[in-house]
Amino acid sequence: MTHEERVRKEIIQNFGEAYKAFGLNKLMGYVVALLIYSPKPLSLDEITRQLGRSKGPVSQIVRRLRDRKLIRKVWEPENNRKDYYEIEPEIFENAFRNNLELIKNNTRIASYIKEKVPADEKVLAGRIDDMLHFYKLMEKHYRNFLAEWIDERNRLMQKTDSKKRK
Amino acid sequence: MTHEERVRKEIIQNFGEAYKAFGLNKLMGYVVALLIYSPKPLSLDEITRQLGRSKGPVSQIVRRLRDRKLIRKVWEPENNRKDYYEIEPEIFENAFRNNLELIKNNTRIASYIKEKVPADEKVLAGRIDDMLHFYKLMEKHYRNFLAEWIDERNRLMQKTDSKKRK
DNA sequence: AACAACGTTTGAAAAAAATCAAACGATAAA
DNA sequence: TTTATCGTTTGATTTTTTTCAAACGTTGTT
Repeated sequence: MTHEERVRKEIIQNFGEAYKAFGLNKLMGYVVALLIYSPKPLSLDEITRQLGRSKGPVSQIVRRLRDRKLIRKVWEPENNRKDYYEIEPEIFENAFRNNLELIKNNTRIASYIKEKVPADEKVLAGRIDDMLHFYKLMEKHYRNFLAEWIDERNRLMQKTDSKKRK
Repeated sequence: MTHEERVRKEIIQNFGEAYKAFGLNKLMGYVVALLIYSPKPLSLDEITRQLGRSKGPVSQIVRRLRDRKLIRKVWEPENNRKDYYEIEPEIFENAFRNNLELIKNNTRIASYIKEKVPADEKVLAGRIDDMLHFYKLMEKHYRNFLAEWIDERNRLMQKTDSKKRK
């Protein structure tokens, strides 16, 4: 194995662990890493081959990744029997948005408790108020971040475009 | 079962699912919900009894929750044989800090790839730059959020304190 | 010193999740 | 129309995670 290949394998491994740490399937991380690495779209077969897995799980994982908008299907005119996949350009933003949904759920839980809990339960009521405050503020900052990111991304893209025009 | 009990059970369930959605053990969510609910600290026995689990797993989960600073041990003078636990006052902030560590890891991975990847791999290099930008900006906003939250918390606490002084 | 009440550790059992291989259905190619 | 090539679904199998019951060690109590 060349040095390059070893690094590549290690990175794929890292993505797997990172995805697992977020409570997702390792294989999801592998596929994502593979597609980030690949300059051109990959077919399902190539993914299964490169990861040494069988088609079943890869097919399912690919669907979940598409649902989460982390990868996308692309048309390859030369072979329209096969499905080709590439990384979604906004993969990180989209992953973040998925996470935001979890946070919203926390806010929902807090709201729900707040309305259900008798007001004389001072301790509990205080804790829930805390929780609600916290996650609402968190959502606010999440949105701030997204807005600023989109700004920055646009700036970066303009730079890239002007380079291309040269 | 009274209405109150049913709500309580449902909330505990919700916490379990929420924790699972974040890739953690359901039982962690149950214990956390239980302690949020309880105005006074609970012993290990009470936790196991209320959740209908045996001591082994509860003991382990409690340790993990302490490691993550989501709950803490407290001294109950009346019975110093048993360990008593209560919710960590800054549980949400601490949970968030734990999450921040995962984000930092993403940044680390991106930095690592960036330094390892040959500069002529334009596509890959571009994606990694993106990733690095993204997570660095994200860390910045995470810190913003924490700072603002601590501010707000202090303000809220002052209000509570002045009430108490009356 | 012996006992009792704890929390923790451990090996086995149960449950859940991931994985595979094969069958299947759909669609393009022959 | 038949055949070949896909991706998906499915049931069985393997692996991993969770859970339990019992053994263990520690520390306070008698």
